[in-house]
Amino acid sequence: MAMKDKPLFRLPDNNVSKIFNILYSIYGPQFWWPGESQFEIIIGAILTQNTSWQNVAKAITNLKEYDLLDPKSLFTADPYHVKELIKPSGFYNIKYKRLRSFLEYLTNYEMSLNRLSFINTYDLRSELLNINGIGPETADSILLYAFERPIFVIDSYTRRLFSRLGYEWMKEASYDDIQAFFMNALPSDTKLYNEYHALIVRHCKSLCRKQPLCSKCNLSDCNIA
DNA sequence: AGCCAGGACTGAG
DNA sequence: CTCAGTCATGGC
Repeated sequence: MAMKDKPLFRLPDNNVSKIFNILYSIYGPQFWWPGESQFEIIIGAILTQNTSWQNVAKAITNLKEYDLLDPKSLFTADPYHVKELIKPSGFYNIKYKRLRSFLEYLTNYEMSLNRLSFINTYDLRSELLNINGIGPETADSILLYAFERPIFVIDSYTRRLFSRLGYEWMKEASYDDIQAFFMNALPSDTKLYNEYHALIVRHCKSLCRKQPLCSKCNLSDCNIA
Protein backbone atom coordinates (compact mmCIF):
# COMPACT_ATOMS: atom_id res chain seq x y z
CA MET A 1 0.00 0.00 0.00
CA ALA A 2 1.34 3.40 -0.93
CA MET A 3 2.10 5.76 1.86
CA LYS A 4 -0.46 8.29 0.78
CA ASP A 5 -3.23 5.70 0.92
CA LYS A 6 -2.44 4.74 4.43
CA PRO A 7 -5.44 5.48 6.53
CA LEU A 8 -5.34 7.98 9.00
CA PHE A 9 -5.77 6.79 12.51
CA ARG A 10 -6.53 3.66 14.41
CA LEU A 11 -9.26 4.72 16.78
CA PRO A 12 -11.17 3.05 19.60
CA ASP A 13 -14.85 2.38 19.09
CA ASN A 14 -16.46 5.29 20.89
CA ASN A 15 -18.41 8.43 20.18
CA VAL A 16 -15.42 10.72 20.35
CA SER A 17 -13.81 8.73 17.56
CA LYS A 18 -17.04 8.63 15.64
CA ILE A 19 -17.39 12.39 15.71
CA PHE A 20 -13.79 12.74 14.61
CA ASN A 21 -14.37 10.45 11.65
CA ILE A 22 -17.44 12.37 10.59
CA LEU A 23 -15.64 15.70 10.78
CA TYR A 24 -12.65 14.29 8.96
CA SER A 25 -14.83 12.84 6.21
CA ILE A 26 -16.53 16.20 5.73
CA TYR A 27 -13.55 18.53 5.84
CA GLY A 28 -10.47 16.38 5.35
CA PRO A 29 -7.10 17.24 6.86
CA GLN A 30 -6.68 20.83 7.97
CA PHE A 31 -2.90 21.13 7.92
CA TRP A 32 -2.66 23.13 11.11
CA TRP A 33 -1.19 25.26 12.59
CA PRO A 34 -1.54 28.00 9.96
CA GLY A 35 1.97 29.31 10.55
CA GLU A 36 5.36 28.41 9.28
CA SER A 37 7.91 28.59 12.03
CA GLN A 38 7.76 27.38 15.57
CA PHE A 39 8.07 30.92 16.83
CA GLU A 40 5.32 32.15 14.56
CA ILE A 41 3.01 29.49 15.96
CA ILE A 42 3.73 30.62 19.50
CA ILE A 43 3.17 34.27 18.70
CA GLY A 44 -0.04 33.38 16.92
CA ALA A 45 -1.25 31.34 19.86
CA ILE A 46 -0.90 34.34 22.13
CA LEU A 47 -2.33 36.87 19.70
CA THR A 48 -5.39 34.79 18.91
CA GLN A 49 -6.70 34.84 22.45
CA ASN A 50 -10.38 35.74 22.13
CA THR A 51 -9.66 37.09 18.67
CA SER A 52 -10.48 35.98 15.16
CA TRP A 53 -7.63 34.44 13.26
CA GLN A 54 -8.18 36.82 10.40
CA ASN A 55 -7.13 39.72 12.58
CA VAL A 56 -4.18 37.79 13.96
CA ALA A 57 -2.99 37.05 10.45
CA LYS A 58 -2.67 40.76 9.77
CA ALA A 59 -0.57 41.23 12.86
CA ILE A 60 1.69 38.33 11.92
CA THR A 61 2.09 39.70 8.43
CA ASN A 62 3.10 43.05 9.88
CA LEU A 63 5.68 41.48 12.16
CA LYS A 64 7.03 39.45 9.30
CA GLU A 65 7.32 42.53 7.17
CA TYR A 66 9.71 44.01 9.70
CA ASP A 67 11.58 40.75 10.23
CA LEU A 68 10.48 40.47 13.82
CA LEU A 69 9.39 36.85 13.79
CA ASP A 70 12.28 35.58 15.79
CA PRO A 71 12.78 35.82 19.55
CA LYS A 72 15.78 38.13 19.64
CA SER A 73 14.49 40.64 17.13
CA LEU A 74 11.11 40.84 18.76
CA PHE A 75 12.63 41.14 22.20
CA THR A 76 14.88 44.04 21.26
CA ALA A 77 12.41 45.85 19.02
CA ASP A 78 10.88 49.13 20.08
CA PRO A 79 7.75 48.36 22.14
CA TYR A 80 5.73 51.12 20.53
CA HIS A 81 6.58 49.85 17.12
CA VAL A 82 5.62 46.29 18.02
CA LYS A 83 2.35 47.48 19.49
CA GLU A 84 1.52 49.28 16.29
CA LEU A 85 2.24 46.17 14.29
CA ILE A 86 0.10 43.88 16.39
CA LYS A 87 -2.73 46.36 16.72
CA PRO A 88 -5.01 44.58 14.25
CA SER A 89 -5.20 41.59 16.56
CA GLY A 90 -6.82 43.68 19.29
CA PHE A 91 -5.99 43.99 23.00
CA TYR A 92 -2.64 45.15 21.75
CA ASN A 93 -1.34 46.62 25.00
CA ILE A 94 -1.98 43.54 27.04
CA LYS A 95 -0.92 41.25 24.22
CA TYR A 96 2.36 43.04 23.90
CA LYS A 97 2.87 42.46 27.59
CA ARG A 98 2.10 38.77 27.10
CA LEU A 99 4.49 38.39 24.20
CA ARG A 100 7.04 40.12 26.33
CA SER A 101 6.55 37.85 29.31
CA PHE A 102 7.06 34.85 27.06
CA LEU A 103 10.25 36.37 25.68
CA GLU A 104 11.49 37.14 29.15
CA TYR A 105 10.91 33.53 30.03
CA LEU A 106 12.91 32.59 26.95
CA THR A 107 15.89 34.58 28.16
CA ASN A 108 16.36 31.79 30.70
CA TYR A 109 17.10 29.57 27.70
CA GLU A 110 19.27 31.99 25.77
CA MET A 111 16.31 32.88 23.54
CA SER A 112 16.47 29.41 22.02
CA LEU A 113 13.26 27.53 21.33
CA ASN A 114 15.38 24.54 20.58
CA ARG A 115 16.41 24.36 24.18
CA LEU A 116 12.78 24.29 25.24
CA SER A 117 12.20 21.27 23.07
CA PHE A 118 14.29 19.14 25.40
CA ILE A 119 11.98 19.75 28.33
CA ASN A 120 9.50 16.99 29.00
CA THR A 121 5.89 17.74 28.26
CA TYR A 122 4.70 17.87 31.83
CA ASP A 123 7.37 20.32 32.96
CA LEU A 124 7.11 22.44 29.84
CA ARG A 125 3.38 22.76 30.32
CA SER A 126 3.74 23.97 33.86
CA GLU A 127 6.49 26.39 32.89
CA LEU A 128 4.28 27.83 30.17
CA LEU A 129 1.37 28.12 32.58
CA ASN A 130 3.61 30.06 34.93
CA ILE A 131 4.09 32.78 32.34
CA ASN A 132 1.75 35.66 32.89
CA GLY A 133 -0.66 35.79 29.98
CA ILE A 134 -0.44 32.14 29.03
CA GLY A 135 -3.38 30.12 30.23
CA PRO A 136 -4.32 26.50 29.58
CA GLU A 137 -5.51 26.85 26.01
CA THR A 138 -2.57 28.94 24.88
CA ALA A 139 -0.11 26.66 26.65
CA ASP A 140 -1.65 23.57 25.10
CA SER A 141 -1.77 25.11 21.64
CA ILE A 142 1.93 25.82 21.95
CA LEU A 143 2.64 22.31 23.20
CA LEU A 144 0.63 20.64 20.46
CA TYR A 145 1.31 22.82 17.46
CA ALA A 146 4.73 24.28 18.12
CA PHE A 147 6.33 21.42 20.06
CA GLU A 148 4.29 18.56 18.63
CA ARG A 149 3.43 17.08 21.99
CA PRO A 150 0.36 14.84 22.25
CA ILE A 151 -1.77 17.31 24.20
CA PHE A 152 -5.43 17.86 23.38
CA VAL A 153 -6.43 21.52 23.12
CA ILE A 154 -9.76 22.63 24.54
CA ASP A 155 -11.41 25.84 23.46
CA SER A 156 -14.82 27.47 23.49
CA TYR A 157 -15.72 25.73 20.24
CA THR A 158 -15.04 22.34 21.79
CA ARG A 159 -17.30 23.14 24.71
CA ARG A 160 -20.05 24.43 22.49
CA LEU A 161 -20.01 21.72 19.89
CA PHE A 162 -19.87 18.83 22.31
CA SER A 163 -22.45 20.37 24.60
CA ARG A 164 -24.76 20.35 21.64
CA LEU A 165 -23.85 16.81 20.73
CA GLY A 166 -25.03 15.53 24.08
CA TYR A 167 -22.16 16.25 26.43
CA GLU A 168 -23.93 19.04 28.25
CA TRP A 169 -21.66 18.75 31.26
CA MET A 170 -18.94 20.41 29.19
CA LYS A 171 -20.67 23.74 29.47
CA GLU A 172 -19.74 24.02 33.12
CA ALA A 173 -16.76 21.70 33.40
CA SER A 174 -13.21 22.81 34.04
CA TYR A 175 -10.64 22.95 31.28
CA ASP A 176 -8.67 20.08 32.77
CA ASP A 177 -11.69 17.83 33.12
CA ILE A 178 -12.69 18.28 29.51
CA GLN A 179 -9.14 17.74 28.36
CA ALA A 180 -8.89 14.56 30.40
CA PHE A 181 -12.10 13.32 28.85
CA PHE A 182 -10.73 13.61 25.32
CA MET A 183 -7.31 12.28 26.15
CA ASN A 184 -8.83 9.27 27.89
CA ALA A 185 -11.14 8.61 24.97
CA LEU A 186 -8.39 8.75 22.36
CA PRO A 187 -4.92 7.29 21.90
CA SER A 188 -2.04 9.62 22.64
CA ASP A 189 -1.26 10.87 19.15
CA THR A 190 -0.01 14.31 18.18
CA LYS A 191 -1.33 14.16 14.63
CA LEU A 192 -4.73 13.03 15.80
CA TYR A 193 -5.02 15.79 18.39
CA ASN A 194 -3.80 18.28 15.85
CA GLU A 195 -6.45 17.35 13.31
CA TYR A 196 -9.23 16.94 15.82
CA HIS A 197 -8.93 20.39 17.30
CA ALA A 198 -8.49 21.95 13.88
CA LEU A 199 -11.58 20.16 12.62
CA ILE A 200 -13.67 21.34 15.56
CA VAL A 201 -12.66 24.90 14.83
CA ARG A 202 -13.20 24.46 11.12
CA HIS A 203 -16.65 23.04 11.68
CA CYS A 204 -17.78 25.58 14.24
CA LYS A 205 -16.62 28.53 12.22
CA SER A 206 -18.72 27.52 9.27
CA LEU A 207 -21.79 25.81 10.61
CA CYS A 208 -22.24 25.73 14.33
CA ARG A 209 -22.53 29.37 15.09
CA LYS A 210 -26.14 29.70 15.99
CA GLN A 211 -27.68 26.35 15.31
CA PRO A 212 -28.28 23.93 18.17
CA LEU A 213 -27.27 21.09 15.89
CA CYS A 214 -25.83 21.26 12.48
CA SER A 215 -28.45 20.77 9.84
CA LYS A 216 -26.08 21.01 6.93
CA CYS A 217 -23.91 18.13 7.93
CA ASN A 218 -24.53 14.70 9.37
CA LEU A 219 -23.15 15.37 12.80
CA SER A 220 -26.62 14.86 14.18
CA ASP A 221 -26.30 11.22 13.13
CA CYS A 222 -23.71 10.56 15.75
CA ASN A 223 -26.07 8.64 18.02
CA ILE A 224 -24.63 10.00 21.19
CA ALA A 225 -25.41 7.62 23.98
C1' DA B 1 -25.11 48.85 13.92
C1' DG B 2 -24.37 45.52 17.04
C1' DC B 3 -22.26 41.24 18.10
C1' DC B 4 -18.53 38.36 18.34
C1' DA B 5 -13.77 36.35 17.76
C1' DG B 6 -9.33 29.72 18.27
C1' DG B 7 -8.63 33.75 26.57
C1' DA B 8 -6.53 35.20 30.63
C1' DC B 9 -5.77 38.36 34.40
C1' DT B 10 -7.30 41.54 38.05
C1' DG B 11 -9.72 43.34 41.82
C1' DA B 12 -13.78 43.43 44.51
C1' DG B 13 -16.59 41.31 47.84
C1' DC C 1 -12.74 31.68 46.19
C1' DT C 2 -15.82 33.21 42.69
C1' DC C 3 -16.86 36.28 39.06
C1' DA C 4 -17.90 40.43 36.64
C1' DG C 5 -15.09 43.68 34.45
C1' DT C 6 -11.35 44.57 31.38
C1' DC C 7 -8.60 44.49 27.33
C1' DA C 8 -9.69 46.47 21.45
C1' DT C 9 -9.65 45.63 16.48
C1' DG C 10 -12.04 44.27 12.25
C1' DG C 11 -15.47 41.38 9.79
C1' DC C 12 -20.03 40.14 9.02
